[in-house]
Amino acid sequence: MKLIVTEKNTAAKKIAEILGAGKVKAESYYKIPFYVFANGGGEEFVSIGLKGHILQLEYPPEYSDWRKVEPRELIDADLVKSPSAKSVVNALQKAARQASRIIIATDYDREGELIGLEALELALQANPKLAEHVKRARYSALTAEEIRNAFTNTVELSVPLAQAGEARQDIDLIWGATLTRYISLATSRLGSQFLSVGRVQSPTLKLIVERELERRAFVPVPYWQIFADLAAEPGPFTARHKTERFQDKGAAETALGRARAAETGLVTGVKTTQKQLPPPPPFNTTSYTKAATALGFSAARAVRLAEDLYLAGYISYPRTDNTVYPESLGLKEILGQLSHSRELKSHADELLERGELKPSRGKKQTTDHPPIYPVDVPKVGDIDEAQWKIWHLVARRFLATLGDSAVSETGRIDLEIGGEPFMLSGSRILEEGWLAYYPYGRSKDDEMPKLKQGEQVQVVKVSLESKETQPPGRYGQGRLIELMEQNGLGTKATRHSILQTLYDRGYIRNTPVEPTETGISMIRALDTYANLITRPEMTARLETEMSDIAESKITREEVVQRSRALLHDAYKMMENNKEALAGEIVKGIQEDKLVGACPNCGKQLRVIRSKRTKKRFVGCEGYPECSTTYPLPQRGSIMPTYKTCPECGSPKIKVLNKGRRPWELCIDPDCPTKEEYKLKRAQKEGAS
DNA sequence: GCAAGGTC
Repeated sequence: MKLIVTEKNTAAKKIAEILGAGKVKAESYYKIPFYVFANGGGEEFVSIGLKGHILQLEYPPEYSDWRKVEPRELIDADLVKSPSAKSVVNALQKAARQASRIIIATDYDREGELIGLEALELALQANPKLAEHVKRARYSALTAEEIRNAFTNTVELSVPLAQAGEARQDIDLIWGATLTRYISLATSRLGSQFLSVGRVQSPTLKLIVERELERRAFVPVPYWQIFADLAAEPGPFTARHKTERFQDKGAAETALGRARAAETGLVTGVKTTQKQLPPPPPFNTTSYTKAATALGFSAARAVRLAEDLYLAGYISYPRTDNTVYPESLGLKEILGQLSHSRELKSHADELLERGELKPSRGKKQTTDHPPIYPVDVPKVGDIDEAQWKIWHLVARRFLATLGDSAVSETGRIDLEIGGEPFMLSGSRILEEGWLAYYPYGRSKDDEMPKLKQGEQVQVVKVSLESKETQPPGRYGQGRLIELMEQNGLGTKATRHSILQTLYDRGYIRNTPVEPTETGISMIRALDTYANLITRPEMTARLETEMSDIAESKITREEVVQRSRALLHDAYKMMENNKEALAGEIVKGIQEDKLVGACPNCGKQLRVIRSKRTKKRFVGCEGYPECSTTYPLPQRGSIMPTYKTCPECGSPKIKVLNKGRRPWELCIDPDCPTKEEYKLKRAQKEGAS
């Protein structure tokens, strides 16, 4: 029997269907499915899917007590790999014992090579005779053509490529564990409150912190704008003074006076230009997530919804970097599927009638998986409303990538009013092209007045508006994921979970994303004493080194050893400045505990944990002079809102519980706003 | 109770 090992179940199943020409028997070991089939020549095959990585890198048990081990020891300690998905390992080894050959068919990327090597080592443990009969099949799409090709032209597993992945694993754990423990111990944040540090999470946090500091440093500058309401066909319209921002109020008022003195304006120029809007590139994970968050979904929800649709068979694999459809992908077949959709049939049919399809191409062409495309049309009732929205987004994006360029017309009219220059502009779509399939984010046409050069228009009103320049906005989750990609941070499969980690650690909150004081002080401290870990360059450098390992220019051990030396330097630096470093972070943590002013004495109220009862409550900093205290909910994380309750004057807080809506309340339990809640609770208790 | 990377 020949054993085929894939990275995931869906791939194992699909490969069996393609190579087994439909005659496939599904079985399982320890609830792990595998597929038995024979090829044309009567050879027996088994294909089995892993669940991604099945081994976990960790420190040996003697390092597990944080208090008893100096973090420095972690830098040079041995690392061990242990099975993380036991039933998969058992199923794989059971199948391997019966096999005479093994074909590694994990994903066609670096992690895929490593997952393949891990699986191979486990298989050889169970059946050493397989060592002479190992092949690697590389495919970048689960299409019949590509799969048949990959299995007739198998190659060797690239051990150096897999070792590049191992170097990444080593470096991530060594740096992450050493710094996480060092910072947590130095600030006495142990147990569930620990403070984490990592090659990806820390530079990502820094992006968020830097934006917040820019906002704080921003000084708004006043400016003035002049608008003129004019009467013309087809309706009244508004022109703006050509000086977009008057920095000087006096100058603005002079221009205003001159324009107000005029009863009519003169059209001095009319210009229109046409612009081609090319169709958007196919969706990869990042562009999909950005588009889905623009519809109002959080990044985590967007990823989850795509995963649901993929597992239900409605869209293709959602974790991909690729933005170019592979040749083997049957675009017409996909359109044929879409013509079963009531809403999309007319669009799909229109494209199907064309002789040749010319799909758009993005900048990234990779071998991991095809871009995201619709696979099947869900029936009403099969999926919920959110999934429905996401499916349509994916399906419409697919149609858009096959559409023609849209053509827009941009118009500009110049006017003179009382000797002052005014202008207005607008644009409209002349030819819809792909926009007919993909209406998301489309701006409305601005209707331009029908005016000719030399024409006079009636001035109805001229007004002055005073405004202020605005600080740069906070990042939304979709934007952050895009920024991470641009900075080379994380991967398509991990970026959203990195953000989740930052939320879980209390480094960031809300959306758009803002850092907490703990997050800000953490970055300040790391930037000062261990700045390598806060910089995207660490990842960039690792990427080059991984390429060198893959090309056998350098060994995995050399790269890891060099990285250890750098970490020793950083460690010394931290150790020499331990008090300042810890002080900085503790200051931030303390600031996050402040919830607002005490209504009795005006000093700060803060969250305190009772040493005796271990319960938390709000107490006044003026204690013992002021003994104001309030009880707190014991579950969820407490966030200040910097608002006070209009009824009782006590500060309002927000309580965040997993899976629940944030709960905003004032901290005074006797506040009149609580009456209704108390009544309800009393009724509930009375009833039960 | 450490990271980041897979996948469910």
